Amino acid sequence: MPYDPSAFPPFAVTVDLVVLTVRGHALCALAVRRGEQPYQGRWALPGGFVKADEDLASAAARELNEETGLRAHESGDSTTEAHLEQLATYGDPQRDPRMRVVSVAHLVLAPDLPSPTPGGDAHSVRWAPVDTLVAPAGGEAVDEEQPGALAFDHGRILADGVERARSKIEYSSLATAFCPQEFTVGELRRVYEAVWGVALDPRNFHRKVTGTPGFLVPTGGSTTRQGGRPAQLFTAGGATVLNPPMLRPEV
Amino acid sequence: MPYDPSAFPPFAVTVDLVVLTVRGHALCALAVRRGEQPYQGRWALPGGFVKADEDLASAAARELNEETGLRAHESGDSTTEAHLEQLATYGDPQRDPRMRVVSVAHLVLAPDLPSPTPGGDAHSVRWAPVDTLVAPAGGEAVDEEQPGALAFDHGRILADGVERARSKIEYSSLATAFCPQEFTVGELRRVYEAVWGVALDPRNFHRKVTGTPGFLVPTGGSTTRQGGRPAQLFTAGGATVLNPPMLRPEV
DNA sequence: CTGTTTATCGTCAGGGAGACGACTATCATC
DNA sequence: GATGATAGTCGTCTCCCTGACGATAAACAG
Repeated sequence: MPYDPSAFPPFAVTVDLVVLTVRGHALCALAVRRGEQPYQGRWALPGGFVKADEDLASAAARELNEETGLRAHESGDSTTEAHLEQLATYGDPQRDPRMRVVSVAHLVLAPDLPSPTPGGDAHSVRWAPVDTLVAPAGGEAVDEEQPGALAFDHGRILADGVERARSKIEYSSLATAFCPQEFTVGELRRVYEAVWGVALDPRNFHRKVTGTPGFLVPTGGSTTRQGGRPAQLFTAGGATVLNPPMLRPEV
Repeated sequence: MPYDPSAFPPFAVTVDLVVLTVRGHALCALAVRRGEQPYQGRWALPGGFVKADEDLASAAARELNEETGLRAHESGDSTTEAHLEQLATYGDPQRDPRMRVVSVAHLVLAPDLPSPTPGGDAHSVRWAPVDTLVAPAGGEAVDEEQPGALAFDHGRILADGVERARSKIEYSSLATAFCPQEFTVGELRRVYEAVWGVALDPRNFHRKVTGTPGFLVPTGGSTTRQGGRPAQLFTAGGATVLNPPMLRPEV
């Protein structure tokens, strides 16, 4: 059967990015200010159209690089690297009032960037603590008229991305994606604390991560950048799955 | 800015279904035989185009119902119910030789159906053990010329769906989606054994599932349909997450 | 009645995690 | 230089979960 364009309805396909990092003691997400209708002036997730001959992951990596200068890797290089994975796809017929848009959301976990505002334009791009972006509670229905809320269904997408990150650092070594190339056990612990929003016992955490084979590889160096006694420096080991997992404290 | 159709490339959007069930002692997937080019005569996953005004989950549920008569529920009714969730989205520019198609794959977990061949046409729809459908090994590159292999990138999609199911029954009560409405502990154990491909200790399994609050609710009835001593009947409890999880044996 | 099958209850040892004490090494300040 | 603050690291103790496995119970087939 030859290609019949009338046989299927045309869709626009976009990628949206949930870019997370840990700044200070808070989990933060990248938000861009919309310059046009609809939702003009509102904050939204970065993203854009997938090009005609472009893979989904490539489109996500391209958009990420355009917004932040970060290079993403699913499995590969490591220059200013960030972890990228597909999150989920959102295709409600009403999610964009202009036309039928299906958006393939991706999740990016990045270390804290030196520049407070990546991309240069402080008025249109910022890191915001996720608590201030995600709808207060309730889940399903996001109040679209709430001024602080994200445009479109981006509040839900962000919430899904945050939940993915929270659960994934339980059973994988992905938390290291939030850390610089070399980091200390304490810095890694502060990542867990920021993402989960809990306090962890430093001693038990230390025992757990140093006792898990393949999780951390000591570099031999040490640092005092966090104050106090010098801490050993580590890089991420090859292990990707944590078995048994890191247990998230109840409530 | 007004709607400008020329501003974005048009895509076809489809849903593909990984429908899993446990038959006998094997994990099986639903496969349909392709009646047209490309890949004519080859087995493929069921699926189809998303309609112009249709949600992604609705499209998946519609296709499922058309192929099997099953009703899917993400959170709702329960007549011949099956679990449905979004799996991942596949958008390689070359994945369909005819045109640019982005496919949103969904995962369906269904109890064993009374009819060996749902839909009626034994020549075009069948349950097949997943071992016979998934590419032998190697992961990345599926040999597209292997006659038994699934069409398009469906081998990879199926592998991803199976892996999702295998990991998800660890930490959720989703294994009950493979069971009839009332089931015994032994039947539930055989689900785990089929999905994981391992043998589990009946005594420890019994202790684990009956000791997890909210996992199982006894109905009061019992059955001998598996032979041996009568077994207590249960229905799925409200609990969705298993904490601590069911541990999958190593190797 | 005996063997077979499946279900269910119990016991025991080992490992991991939470709670928490103790010690170490640096810096800031007096 | 002594003192306190901060942060890292090592140990210990107990509890709970799990795996291994013995024992009993209730059906059916011969």
